[in-house]
Amino acid sequence: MSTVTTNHAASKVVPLRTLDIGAMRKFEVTCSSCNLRELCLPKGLDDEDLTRVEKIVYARRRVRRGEALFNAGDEFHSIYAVRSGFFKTTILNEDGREQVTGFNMPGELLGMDGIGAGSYHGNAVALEDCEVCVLPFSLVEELGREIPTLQRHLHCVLSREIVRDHGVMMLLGSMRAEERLAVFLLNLSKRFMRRGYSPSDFHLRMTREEIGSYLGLKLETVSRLFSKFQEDGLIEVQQKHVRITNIDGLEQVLGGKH
Amino acid sequence: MSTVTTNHAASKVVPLRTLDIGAMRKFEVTCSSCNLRELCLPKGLDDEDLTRVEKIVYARRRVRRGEALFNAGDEFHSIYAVRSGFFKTTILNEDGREQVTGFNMPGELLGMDGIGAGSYHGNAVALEDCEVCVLPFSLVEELGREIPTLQRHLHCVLSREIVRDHGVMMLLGSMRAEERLAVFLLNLSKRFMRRGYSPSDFHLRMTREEIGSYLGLKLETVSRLFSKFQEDGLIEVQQKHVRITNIDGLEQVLGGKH
DNA sequence: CGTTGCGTTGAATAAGGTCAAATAGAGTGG
DNA sequence: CCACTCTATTTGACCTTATTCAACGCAACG
Repeated sequence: MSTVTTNHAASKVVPLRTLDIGAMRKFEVTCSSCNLRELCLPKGLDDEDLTRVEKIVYARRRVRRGEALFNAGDEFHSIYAVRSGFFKTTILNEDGREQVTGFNMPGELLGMDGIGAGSYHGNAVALEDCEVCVLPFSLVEELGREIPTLQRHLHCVLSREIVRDHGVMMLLGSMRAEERLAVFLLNLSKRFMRRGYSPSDFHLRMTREEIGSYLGLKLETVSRLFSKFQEDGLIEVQQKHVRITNIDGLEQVLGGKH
Repeated sequence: MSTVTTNHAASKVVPLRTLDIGAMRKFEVTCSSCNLRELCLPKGLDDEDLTRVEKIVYARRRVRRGEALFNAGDEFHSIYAVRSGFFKTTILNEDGREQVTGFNMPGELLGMDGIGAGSYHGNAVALEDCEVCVLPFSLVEELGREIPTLQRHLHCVLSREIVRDHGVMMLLGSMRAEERLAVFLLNLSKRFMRRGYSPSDFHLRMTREEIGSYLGLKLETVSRLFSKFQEDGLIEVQQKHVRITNIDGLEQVLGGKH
């Protein structure tokens, strides 16, 4: 149980279109100039359509470390694109147990669990100071009707979220603890690489407990496994800093023994 | 490992519009007259829009017990609405382990995992003789652009699939074996009730091994738990037939002890 | 009426959880 | 800058839960 504040009012909402911002600032926030474009919602759009999509990104929002971008039950209006920083998404069941359902990095979308019920199903909490693009979902749908490429890509994003979740089910349902952590590290590595960061040397933004929750393990088990991987020469780990020294070895942890 | 045949060619595809079918038969297959309408894709549409949606349900397909509706890697064209029968969806990882990701009953949609990659990510196998409505996805998207209610409902369905998957993550990640089986039985019960079947007396279409895979347990554990629930007076079970005799008790299994 | 697949049950075992104590960092206020 | 506090992490010892291995029973089916 964390005791972080989740004060919504503390997050600054900056409506871009209403601010008299200079060219530099304006340039900074368009999808066209965003280096995450090809990972994000507007993927594959031509310049003209891109300009139209930019119109629906009506605001940016800062979320400070420990704060919630949204909480379960909040009314659903928007999905969010992570612009910078790192989030975790969680759900809480009736008897108070928390389950981490994912970790989100720049270019990834958040809040799609809210479409179906009209309110968010889970929580999204910043693991470090973050910035997100706010995409009012009714505008996304509206524009989707006009730009089939955008509509299609939205469906792809939703579908891939389902596929990702199935991967987690495989992980939780049929892998041993070692395999789970290996998959987790390899997945992080791949996503960091995709974003131009080192795939072998990174800083974990989440605690052992959060990793454990995500992987269906206790924090002590996660800690022990980190130590074991280090002894086996697969990684070097010091607190939240991880360096993968033997990626093949890490891959061989999978299926090493059913 | 099952040895069921998954011969695609064996499934009969019946293109409705090209058959000279009598009024009775025609009546039988329209969405307007389908008793699953309000559970299915056309939920909430008025009569006029419903007629338009019927046009995209261009075929029915029969899938016999043990056959696959689609397999991982098959090219994605359509999503499917279960009209009758019972499916399981599974994924297979590199080293041959199978994970059951869900069980699908009438009114539920299948194949949404294929949108993102252009090919299905998992397999859908009939657990008894089934019939599905074939919904070519490009037509669904096209019509979605014209009927906002349909577009919105498609998004809801996709989002709810994500929410469902998060529920399974919670189950696999933070519940004990007993709780998992209780959740499973209660969920089945609710879904049967919703469809007008007895919520307390039903026939399991899946084996203990399939239940185990879905719940992240071994088949022996599932069997033992069924016996234990019976000893505790919560259910009566005989092979695949289950009767819930104490639904409150079953609910109290949850959170009975973290 | 034997075969076959599915389900049940028991005994032994292993994997991961629990509890507890020690340590390491990060942040805070003097 | 240092002492203090708080939280996160590591590690050990022990315990519980679910798995593994094995035997047997049951029901369906040719």
